[in-house]
Amino acid sequence: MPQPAHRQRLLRAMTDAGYSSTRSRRAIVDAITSAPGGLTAAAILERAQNAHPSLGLVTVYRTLDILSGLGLVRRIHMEGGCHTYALAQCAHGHHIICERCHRAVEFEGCELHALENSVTLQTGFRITDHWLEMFGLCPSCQQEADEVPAQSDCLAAD
Amino acid sequence: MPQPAHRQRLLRAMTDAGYSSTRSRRAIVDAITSAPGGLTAAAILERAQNAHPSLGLVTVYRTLDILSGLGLVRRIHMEGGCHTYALAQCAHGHHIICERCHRAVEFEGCELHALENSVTLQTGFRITDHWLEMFGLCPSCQQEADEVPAQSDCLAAD
DNA sequence: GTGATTGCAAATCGTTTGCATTCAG
DNA sequence: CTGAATGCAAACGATTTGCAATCAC
Repeated sequence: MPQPAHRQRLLRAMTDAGYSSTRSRRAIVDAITSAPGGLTAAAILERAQNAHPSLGLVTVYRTLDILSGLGLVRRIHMEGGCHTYALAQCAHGHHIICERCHRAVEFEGCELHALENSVTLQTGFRITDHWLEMFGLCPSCQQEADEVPAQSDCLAAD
Repeated sequence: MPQPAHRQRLLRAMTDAGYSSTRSRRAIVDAITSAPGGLTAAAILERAQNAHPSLGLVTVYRTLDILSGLGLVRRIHMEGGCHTYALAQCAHGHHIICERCHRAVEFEGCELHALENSVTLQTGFRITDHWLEMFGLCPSCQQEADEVPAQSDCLAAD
């Protein structure tokens, strides 16, 4: 399920920022906006090559740099020093990642301010930035985990 | 300033877990416990080589695996996919890292539970883990930054 | 047409592995 | 003495860079 609104938004933002709209970039934006969550650079390449077979990994990285520089995509740090890239949807977002299907969902992290105050008191640091990710099981995977993996997975909640 | 209490604690925990106390490991533990905060593997190597010149980077990594496996050292994920390793001091700790001197100080992150509840409500995920790091200026670096280093860039707006 | 963009090959960087040597108990 | 631990060299995977060919405007 592609999300035309997001696709448009990203493409628009890129051209507004002075980047030309190329076939490679369109394919990459399509791959990202049509994914349910975070993708590695390699996964983005694979998906985007459906629309543009000669696309190279290098261009994926370069486009991701642009997109995350513009705040349109967020780089999610995974165990083992590799990354996943997910659409930035809300303002002050962080991601929660499903440990089973790797879906990444954004949530508002403003509650963090209380913690920041507490940390300032505890440590005396002047806080300038933070970095938060959560891990768990998304609703569909919880069901699958509960209703013993019979085989089907008929009722994927969204 | 070495911290004999911590050094003892780590060495003891390693031997208790069945790892022998070797010269390499002692040098590495010394480097970690005498540092004011997080160090990269390369930085640990450099420091430890004072006490043990023929030490190799591989052994640093292997020892860090053991130490973080035992929960004695925490691996801190930095921008650019590399890591820093810091002494784990309190139970449920996360680190706040000084952007200037890279000192890493641990704080209690229990306040996070409120946020976890909120995220559960927002997303329906069953949360199993989280990952939080903060960045800022430590007290000493704030002073140095305020008491303007005399010469340059006097009025950097933040 | 012209500068931006691309993609290949090769370089880089942090980290891990294979294996023969050395060390701790 | 014997298995655990070490360190070198080489492998590895993600990401970046040099450069000539290609594309968007």
